[in-house]
Amino acid sequence: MELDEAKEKFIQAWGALGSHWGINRTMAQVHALLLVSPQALSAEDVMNQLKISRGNANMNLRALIDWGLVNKEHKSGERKDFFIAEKDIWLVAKQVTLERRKRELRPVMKVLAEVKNVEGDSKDPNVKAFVESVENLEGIVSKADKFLEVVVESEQKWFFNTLMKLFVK
Amino acid sequence: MELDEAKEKFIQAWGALGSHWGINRTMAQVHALLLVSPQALSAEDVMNQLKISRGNANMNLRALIDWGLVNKEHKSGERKDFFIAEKDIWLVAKQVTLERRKRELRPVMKVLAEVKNVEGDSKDPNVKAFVESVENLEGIVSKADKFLEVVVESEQKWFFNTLMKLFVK
DNA sequence: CAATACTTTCAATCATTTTTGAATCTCACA
DNA sequence: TGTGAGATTCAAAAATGATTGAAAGTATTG
Repeated sequence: MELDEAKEKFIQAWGALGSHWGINRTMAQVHALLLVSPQALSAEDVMNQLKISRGNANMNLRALIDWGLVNKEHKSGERKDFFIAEKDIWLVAKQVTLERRKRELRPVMKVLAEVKNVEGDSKDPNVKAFVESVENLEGIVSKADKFLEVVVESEQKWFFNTLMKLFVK
Repeated sequence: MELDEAKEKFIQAWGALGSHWGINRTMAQVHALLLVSPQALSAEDVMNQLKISRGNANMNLRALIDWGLVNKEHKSGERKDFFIAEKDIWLVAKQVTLERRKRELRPVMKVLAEVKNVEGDSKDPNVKAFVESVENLEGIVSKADKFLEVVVESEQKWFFNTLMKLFVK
């Protein structure tokens, strides 16, 4: 397989995975492109290689910077901004985890806590089923949150190595 | 808070979470509704309570059954089908994990393996960066996959308890 | 400070995904 | 085997989300 073909395939695959995980496809593709580029790319490079508009490139590059997955680089003598992806994939995983926890898990936990204070007869099977379900969910969501907190705050390699030793033959 | 208001909020929140995770909003809402209902509901109940069309209700109920999160129930003397959600939230987590692994992780692993066989001078920094990135990703994706496999195949409670003891003070 | 090079914004457009609902099918029962 | 309650399908419509590109903004240079 040619390098370009391989890159193309890889970018497509990463884009598809991203879109299943709430990251928009183009953002994941831009990330993939930067990931496999040894040197920093300009916005123009990204536009050309992915055939997307200037505005789109800009938006997604900024989103990636926002997620902490990509950094701007200033090349002296150049006016353009250049962009380079964080190549340490553990760090990438960490950043993504951190962001999603903040953006998705937290709001749900808030609602669960709120909603548990429902009025009414606790003998009423409707109320009972409701409160029970909510409490169960609260349990698992907060455990997931704590778990992710640990993943994020520990040294990634140590953490995963430990985990893998424990669970993967 | 009134029960109905609480239910409504809960359903909305669960729907939003779902949509961030590649499960469509209505499917997540249907699931939420069944989750907090003590008895099985008919398709009609779901339609009415969520204000969705017959076709939509049908589609999403079937998708939920497909994911193993909801079961059909036959009430004797009734022609209608009734639907009830799996209430054990660990089982739900397990089923979701299983599905996503199958649907998303696997295809990516396949592409990664394929794409690694790129032709060309391994001294070429482009080829080098590419292969390195792909190998890194392969590493983490396959570890994630194995990790999830373990989660799925172990007794959930044991697994999480162990994990929690290890990592959560 | 004017010209230039580049970046950012955002309303309009385009693409994709969901939803609807009427038509069709199915199957238990008379 | 005919009827009808309910389930399913699917093409069209609606909603949502992504993309464009031209205009406005900002910084750098001579």
